[in-house]
Amino acid sequence: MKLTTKGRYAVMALADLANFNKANPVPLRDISFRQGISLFYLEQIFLKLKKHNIVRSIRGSGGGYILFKNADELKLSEIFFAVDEKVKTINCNKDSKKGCNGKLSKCITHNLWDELDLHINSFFENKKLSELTKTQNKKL
Amino acid sequence: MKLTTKGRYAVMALADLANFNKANPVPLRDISFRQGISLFYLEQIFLKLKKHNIVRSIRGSGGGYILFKNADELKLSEIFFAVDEKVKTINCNKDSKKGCNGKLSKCITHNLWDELDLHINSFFENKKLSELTKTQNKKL
DNA sequence: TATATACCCGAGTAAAATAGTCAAGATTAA
DNA sequence: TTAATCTTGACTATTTTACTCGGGTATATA
Ligand code: FES
Ligand code: FES
Repeated sequence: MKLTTKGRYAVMALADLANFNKANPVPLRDISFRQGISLFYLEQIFLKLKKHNIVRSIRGSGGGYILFKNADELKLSEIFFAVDEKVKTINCNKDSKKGCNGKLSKCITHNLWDELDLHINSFFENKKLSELTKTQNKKL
Repeated sequence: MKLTTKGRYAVMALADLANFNKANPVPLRDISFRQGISLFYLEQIFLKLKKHNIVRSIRGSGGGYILFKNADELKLSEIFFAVDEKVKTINCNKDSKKGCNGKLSKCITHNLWDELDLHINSFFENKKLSELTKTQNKKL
């Protein structure tokens, strides 16, 4: 059970963005440099973030990205959803009546994983991007 | 962020075991059949469970496995530990002062993932195997 | 208008992790 | 003895991840 780099980097990059977003758009090159993430990889990630209205882009010289919402309104769950980082603890098709491994009914552990799923997702649901930048600012 | 089959199957198999463990050892063939898990794969999993004293084995005809502890004393975290299903949300070496991506200090998101780690692990720490068999028994 | 700085987008690929298989052996009950 | 069962280490196919790359398009500014 681990996080993919896509989810991790998305949050990392957005936290960076939130910190430098005061007025001007932030180019990916800066984020890449500051966070040590490949520029090409960031491009891929930000394309998704843009499609899901997490960020807004400004093209051309002097361009870059800015947050679409305020950092204190942006939930981690939204970010994860945008980059396809999803929690998947159950094995079966949740909507179907059938269980995993082709069984006719749900398996013994189905409810457990369902509960776990809920437990984990509630973390992402309750966490805002701004909670990251605040601890960052405290240090300054 | 998903569960591996090893962790999932281990819990599934042990829940099955707990249900049929009344007096006699349960052979893997039965578990394999009931839960629809490859026998070979189960063998691999139970070897680990045995090494970590989750189950006890009885060889030979009429043999099989029995739980080492009572199901209400066996935490999911112990099971997961035994089969190497570990939660890994941070990217860096937790003990080192260095951060991920070769940075000299911990990254912006480090504390967040650490918190997440704790959040998830507390679920496994508080959940007992018996909580699975109980819901199962209710159905009967 | 030329140029440099950005974002845009689809494809491709290498490495790692996962999931599962297999063969040969050792024990023990019946 | 024989069949059932655990024991062990090695092996392999598949899938997923984590990138990389090439060739665009838009725009500020000199
Ligand atoms: S996880 Fe849903 S049936 Fe097994
Ligand atoms: S996760 Fe620990 S430094 Fe980034």
